[in-house]
Amino acid sequence: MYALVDCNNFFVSCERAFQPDLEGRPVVVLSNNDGCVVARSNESKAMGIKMGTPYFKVKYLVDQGKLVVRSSNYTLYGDLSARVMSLLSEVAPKLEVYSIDEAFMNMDGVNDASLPGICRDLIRKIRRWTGIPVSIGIAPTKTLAKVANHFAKKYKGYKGVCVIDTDEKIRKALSLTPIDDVWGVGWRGAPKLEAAGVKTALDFVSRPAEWIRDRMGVIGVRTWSELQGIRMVEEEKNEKRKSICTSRSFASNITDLDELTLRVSDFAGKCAEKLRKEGTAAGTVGIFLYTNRFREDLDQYYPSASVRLEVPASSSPEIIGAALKALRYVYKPGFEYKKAGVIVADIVDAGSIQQVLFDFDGQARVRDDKISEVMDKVNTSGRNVLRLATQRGGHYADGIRRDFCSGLYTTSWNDLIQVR
DNA sequence: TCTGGGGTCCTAGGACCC
DNA sequence: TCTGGGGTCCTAGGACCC
Repeated sequence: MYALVDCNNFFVSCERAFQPDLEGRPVVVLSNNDGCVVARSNESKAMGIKMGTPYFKVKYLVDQGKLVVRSSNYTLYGDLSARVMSLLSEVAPKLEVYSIDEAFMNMDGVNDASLPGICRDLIRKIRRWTGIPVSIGIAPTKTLAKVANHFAKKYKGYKGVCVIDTDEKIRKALSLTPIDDVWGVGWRGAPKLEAAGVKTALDFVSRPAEWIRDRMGVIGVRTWSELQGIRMVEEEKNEKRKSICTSRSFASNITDLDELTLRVSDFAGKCAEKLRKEGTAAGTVGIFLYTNRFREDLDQYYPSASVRLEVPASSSPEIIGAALKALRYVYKPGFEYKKAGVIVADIVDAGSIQQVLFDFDGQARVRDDKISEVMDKVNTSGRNVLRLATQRGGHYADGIRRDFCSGLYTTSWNDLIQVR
């Protein structure tokens, strides 16, 4: 069986763990730049606040004292996530961390009858040790475990644990699950299915496989099987990422190439750091720019470009150099840019890089790798203490608006200023 | 005025090969 | 005038997830 553990209203729960007086009150957490709502407490959900609502549309509730708002604090959330996951790994024979707030425990080999008890104990322990409330759905496939998790969250009577383990329970659960709640059916697919008379998950599995295949391709058929208890979603292999992206919206529009150069350099530098941390190197470096799509009064431009490297690289000078080359290629003056990003792809293991036969830049590459190694040793604080001239200095703010940020509860100032 | 960030996988179509 | 059949690889875009 799979047990899907999902943290309830995770970002909100993290804020509450260190500020218990937020318990029972309507709380939302905002995205970067305090842009839009990305997490809601049950109370704020009940008020009708939708996921993704821009902050300016709920600000009046904050002003009236009816809603509490927090800027997102990803360092804190990452830290609490790691604590929760480590408690899970003590119980699960195999653990797949699926996202910051969610993990599949593969409980194959564990007696099915003992699972509910194990999970209830686990919920109590996680709550006591980390302050985070979680719900657990138990079922033979991942997609059904998702369904079970929905029920565990929705109905208090389950006390956080819902098991779907017999054909009868599967049928019952599917009949009560709207099609747009099914894992793998997105907001585009659901209306099409509903129009064809498929309102619930049970309607969905009642259609022939060919019918699903014609409309939703192989992924649809996979979901169709999973909902009937046949495992189709593969075990996650512990592979390295295939692409890495660092992107941000800007607090205000940018028109100037020099300013964009600073931002893109920072994004590219961050990508290079992530590559080195994973022990990988990228064969392609791409960038993209976005103007503000909500500003219908302004001209729109969404360019992207990528540069293929002769030899896969992870050094900051090489990755940044390639990103800036791509930036200069697509940049056009006269547009108000709202967002930019760098994507590195064609990632390979750093230890198995294919060299070129006549490598005239080989020495430069060795030098760049050494420079990066030194930068990593110095930049342990996460700030650009040692940086390329095109990157911004660590003493500048990062340009992200965070008006409602909670404290550094799990990271001390010492962590921030420590330089070895 | 103000609207997030980071991933994976599949598919269709074009370019190219013999 | 007549103009095949079978394959691979790459890419961009779409759809989905959190």
